[in-house]
Amino acid sequence: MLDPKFVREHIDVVTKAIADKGEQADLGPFLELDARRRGILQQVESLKAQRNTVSDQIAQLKKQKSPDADAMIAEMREVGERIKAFDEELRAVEEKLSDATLSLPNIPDPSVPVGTSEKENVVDRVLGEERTFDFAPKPHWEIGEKLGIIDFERGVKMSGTRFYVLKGQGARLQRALISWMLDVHTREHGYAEVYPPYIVNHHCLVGTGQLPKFADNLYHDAEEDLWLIPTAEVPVTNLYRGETLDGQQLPVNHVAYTPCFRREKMSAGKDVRGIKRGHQFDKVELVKFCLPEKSAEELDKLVVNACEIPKRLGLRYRVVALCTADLTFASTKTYDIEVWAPGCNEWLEVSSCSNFGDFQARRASIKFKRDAKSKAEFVHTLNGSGLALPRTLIAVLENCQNADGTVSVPEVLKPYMGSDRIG
RNA sequence: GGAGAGUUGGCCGAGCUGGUUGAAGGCGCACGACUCGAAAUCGUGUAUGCCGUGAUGAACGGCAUCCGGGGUUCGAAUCCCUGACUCUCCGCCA
Repeated sequence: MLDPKFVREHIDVVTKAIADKGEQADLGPFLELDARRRGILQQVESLKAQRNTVSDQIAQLKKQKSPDADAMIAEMREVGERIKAFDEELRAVEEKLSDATLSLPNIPDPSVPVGTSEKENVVDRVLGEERTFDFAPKPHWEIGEKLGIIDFERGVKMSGTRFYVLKGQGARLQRALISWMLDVHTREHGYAEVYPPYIVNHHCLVGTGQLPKFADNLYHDAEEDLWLIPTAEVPVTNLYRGETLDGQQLPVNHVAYTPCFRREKMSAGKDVRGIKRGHQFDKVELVKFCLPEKSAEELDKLVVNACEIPKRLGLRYRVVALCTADLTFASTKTYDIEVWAPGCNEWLEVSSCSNFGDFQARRASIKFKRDAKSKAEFVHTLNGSGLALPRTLIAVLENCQNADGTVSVPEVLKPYMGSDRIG
């Protein structure tokens, strides 16, 4: 969330940020509720101050066994009633204010291109060789079905649309990718591996920004009030919720492999073919906690670390700087990494690397101290996929396919696959 | 799932027959003294959030916080209700 003081004093900046992001948020309720809150607070606090001093006097009188306290007690009883009324009003206002505050999007970094749709995203760089084919490359759903490694029908039978089953070498290929990516990030890039819960309480989702606004897109167990994670970003960022980290230890870098669960309400009817968009998918996620002045630099490192994966898989990939309209609610700046899929003939987003500034750290209260004496400050948080599995799988299948319908295993995955080809 | 015990400041740990207890004592930490330096010792200090004044630095005043929420009371860390978590025993299980 944004610093309420900052919002109060920079209404124009926040208004522009909301407009540039194309968000629906309205500053009006926030400003009004904020003013009301402070008004009530002043009244109720002065009453409480009065009650505190008089109660002390009553205590003194009681000690001296003086019976004159009755009038004071009666008076304070009335003050108590007024305090109660104010407190109730205050609670109602604060509840609404909290909602209003949590619904304000983060402010884009000045370096982010202003735009009104994804068409205004800027391709920063295109890397890797494009594979040439002497036959017409097939889309992954054809390759997968023919090889018997992707079973759409049975997935739907068990769980409905947007579910599928990976079988045999298909399941193995996904597992190989996971293991290999974790090894690259832990051994070579210095990220510490984490195995987090896949089901979390609502505080976690408020912390990273999915709640309260995007509840529609999440799976929720109402009985226990627990939520299936839509990304490892949620549990991994919340590892340190409510904690103060040692500034000397920053940056803290984590990598986690988890499944992700999304209802995809917001993308209904989109990408219905193949395994590009499902309700359940796997992902290897990178998460960083760093000093505020280092987060721009850390974002660049994050992108480089994630790019190492398509690079070593021999894929054609590009880095796209998102414009303001395409930034997510919590992000200040985002680079997408996309890989070329010659079968479905499109660039697939396999990673979204974002700098959230102190937006998530404020919501989740993640702080650090530069040293023992200094005051606690909010860390900056960042994350990006490294990478998302189904789309990476798509890219491998489509780019490494052969004319006879088999798929050659990329060099880096051979030790993990135990074979050179699928089919 | 059943029964019981517990949850106090960075940590340990008093208080829990309601009233200078933001909270004893100890440890840790910071600064100072002593020392050539260090240890030991002594002294001082050592939470966070919010509101307000100041005007955005520091300072000062107020409110809140003894797991969370509610209640009783003039007044609650202390009493009552409720939720979460931890521990022990029993049951069950990968």
